[in-house]
Amino acid sequence: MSSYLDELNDAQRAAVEYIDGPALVIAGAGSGKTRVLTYKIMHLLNNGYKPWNILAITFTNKAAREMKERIAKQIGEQDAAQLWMGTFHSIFMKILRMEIDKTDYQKNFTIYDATDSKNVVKGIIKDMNLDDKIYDLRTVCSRISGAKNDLISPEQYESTEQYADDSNAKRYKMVDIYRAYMRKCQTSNAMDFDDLLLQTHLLFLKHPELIKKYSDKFRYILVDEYQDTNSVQYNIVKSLASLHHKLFVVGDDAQSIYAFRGARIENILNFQRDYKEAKIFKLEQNYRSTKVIVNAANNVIAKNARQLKKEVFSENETGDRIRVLESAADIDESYKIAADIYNRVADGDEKYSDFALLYRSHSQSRSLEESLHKRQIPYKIFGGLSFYERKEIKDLIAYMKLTQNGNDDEAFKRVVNYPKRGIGDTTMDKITALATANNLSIWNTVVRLQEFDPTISPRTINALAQFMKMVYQLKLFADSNDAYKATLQIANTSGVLKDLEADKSVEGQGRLENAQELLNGVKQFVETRQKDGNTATLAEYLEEVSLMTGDEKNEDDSNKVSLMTIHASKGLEFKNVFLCGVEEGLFPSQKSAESSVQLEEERRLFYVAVTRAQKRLVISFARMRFKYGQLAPAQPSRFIKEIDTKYLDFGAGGESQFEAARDIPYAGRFRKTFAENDRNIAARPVPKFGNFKKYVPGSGPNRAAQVSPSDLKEGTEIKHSRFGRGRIVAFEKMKDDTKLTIDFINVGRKVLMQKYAIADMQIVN
DNA sequence: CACGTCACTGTTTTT
DNA sequence: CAGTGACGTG
Repeated sequence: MSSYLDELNDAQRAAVEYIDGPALVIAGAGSGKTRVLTYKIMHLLNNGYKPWNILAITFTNKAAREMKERIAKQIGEQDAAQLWMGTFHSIFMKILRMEIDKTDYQKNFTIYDATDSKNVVKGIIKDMNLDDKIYDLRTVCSRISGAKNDLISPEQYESTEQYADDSNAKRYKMVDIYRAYMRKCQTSNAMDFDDLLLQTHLLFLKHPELIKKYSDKFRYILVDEYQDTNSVQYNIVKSLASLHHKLFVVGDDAQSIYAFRGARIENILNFQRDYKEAKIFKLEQNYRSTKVIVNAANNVIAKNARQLKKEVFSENETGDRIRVLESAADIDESYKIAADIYNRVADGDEKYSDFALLYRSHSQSRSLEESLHKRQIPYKIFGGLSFYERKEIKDLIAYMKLTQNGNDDEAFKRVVNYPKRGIGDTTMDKITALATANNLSIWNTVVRLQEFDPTISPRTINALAQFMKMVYQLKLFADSNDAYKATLQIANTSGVLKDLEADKSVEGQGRLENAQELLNGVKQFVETRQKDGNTATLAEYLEEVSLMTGDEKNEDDSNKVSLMTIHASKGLEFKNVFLCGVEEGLFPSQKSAESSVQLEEERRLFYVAVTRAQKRLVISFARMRFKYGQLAPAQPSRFIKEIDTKYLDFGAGGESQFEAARDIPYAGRFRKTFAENDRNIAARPVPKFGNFKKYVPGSGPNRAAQVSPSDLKEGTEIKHSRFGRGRIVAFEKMKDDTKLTIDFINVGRKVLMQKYAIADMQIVN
């Protein structure tokens, strides 16, 4: 009996041991999913599978790396390195490079990130003389991306719902833009993120013998976070599993939060339909969180209509109630949170690394960051403007890309005049137009520039020639040196380093430091690869870095508070979690509150957030929030109300917080008060919220009993969660609903439909 | 061609 | 408030 199986509970063990056919593991939050995946792979290896016959797809590079490390500990690094483990994007890139001669690309293709894609589209809209108000960049980009992920070619696009919608918005040229975009990427020999998936799909479509080859090779396929797969991914996985039917997918429909990116929750909901002989395993015991947290999360997710049945439970301690924290304004929120962390750590109860601050959108990080900074609390922010998105880094990487792929137009345009070489916008606009007209890359257009346009001045031609000669020489250098030497050469020869050094301002020095950090990163890359006996070329470095998302740099896991979006927190856990800015319009976001499908996704996101906490959760909202440069009033999120109040601790103010918003003092005053607070901050320690109230089953203030329609009649006094107290003055029965006219004390007379309003009302006796 | 100023406008989430 | 784009001047 192998020892690792003893470390699993019955459901986990069953999932690990079943290796006869397709299987779906529905893994509730905190139910040991990663453990199952890791042990499953070990189990496969123990049962005769060879590492190179196993394909394991994870959602992030980080997840892949961590799993690989865990497995390496058991089976040794050499065998672990043979596993095909990585994200869809990285695995497919590997396959594409191996089979490159069967595609329309060349081996040295580069990757366009989101900014590059946006710029390409922007150029096309400009080229085609289209109105950029109608052809909103974000919309156009997301349409193209959506089409690619749904396997809709430009030819098929006209018959889609999106196209109908585009036509309504007078976007008649979407198909042409889409087609032009594809062509541009092609002439640039560049693939965007979606292409890595789409081109793999097209490759298999065109070369069925490759499906055979890879489906034979991958004897066992594992896919993590299956609920977040999109159509392309789904289809490719299906092809790859077509031969052996050994497909093991793990996921949790309740945690599907990437529909905006094309993820189709149906893929997991319909798994059994796709694979009739599939076995289903449910991991329902949560090992992460207290009972209160798990039960509260269940309360919320129960509101979603579409989901697979499962009952997540915890056998951990009951735990403290969830603290609902109200603040007057967002700055107060940050202040209180920082103060609470400060005090708890000062008391010696906790470490900084035990805390995470989660938020719906990146913009919320700033005020939190400031408050932490003022208290000198160490923190790290995940995501956001990642290291690789900084200008100075993108510039250097553009040079690196250009040496590998001179046809990379976006890289070319980015650095052709940085540092200044006297090649301005006018020149580049001309060249770009010529490139488009001749269906050539910019590089190849410049080569024949005199032929295309004899009016261009010799001085400009010379400047371009100098630039391209330099790039070519850098390419030759890179071809015969390792990535570090190449990057150093690039940074020096291009003049980027000199330009950065010239700027003596504080920000300028910061940029220089960043550039040096990049160089260090490359150096590290080279050393690690060479230590393992591998080559470390610039091309190899770029492959790795182009799919990296910034926060995956080896963060020192030292004692710091973590700040991140809820999306970024998926898969992680923290002893103490603050969920910040839980307000209507922010969470759920304005947009998603409009449709029930999107609202359900927001609710799942809330579920993910709540289930990150192991011991203690604070759900925080403010009455005023800084938005678009000014303070705007805010209301607590509906999601808070979806949690049974017996799991909630409202602090001294009690549940009254959910009554109509009180008078808010004029916004300007907040800022002043806060400036004072800042001055006194060290002198005036804020008490922590106090010990959280314990939840004792069967006790506590339960939410008032649901109001039933028969309780309502003319004259009934009610309390509405949003409008406060009021009296029903008219009661009019209609076909399938009742119209209530209510005089509210604070907000005056309102007419509400009973069907919708009743959930928000209580009877006042 | 480079650089500064000014008005506008908009926010989810990411491989 | 910030990031972007348009416009005018050396």
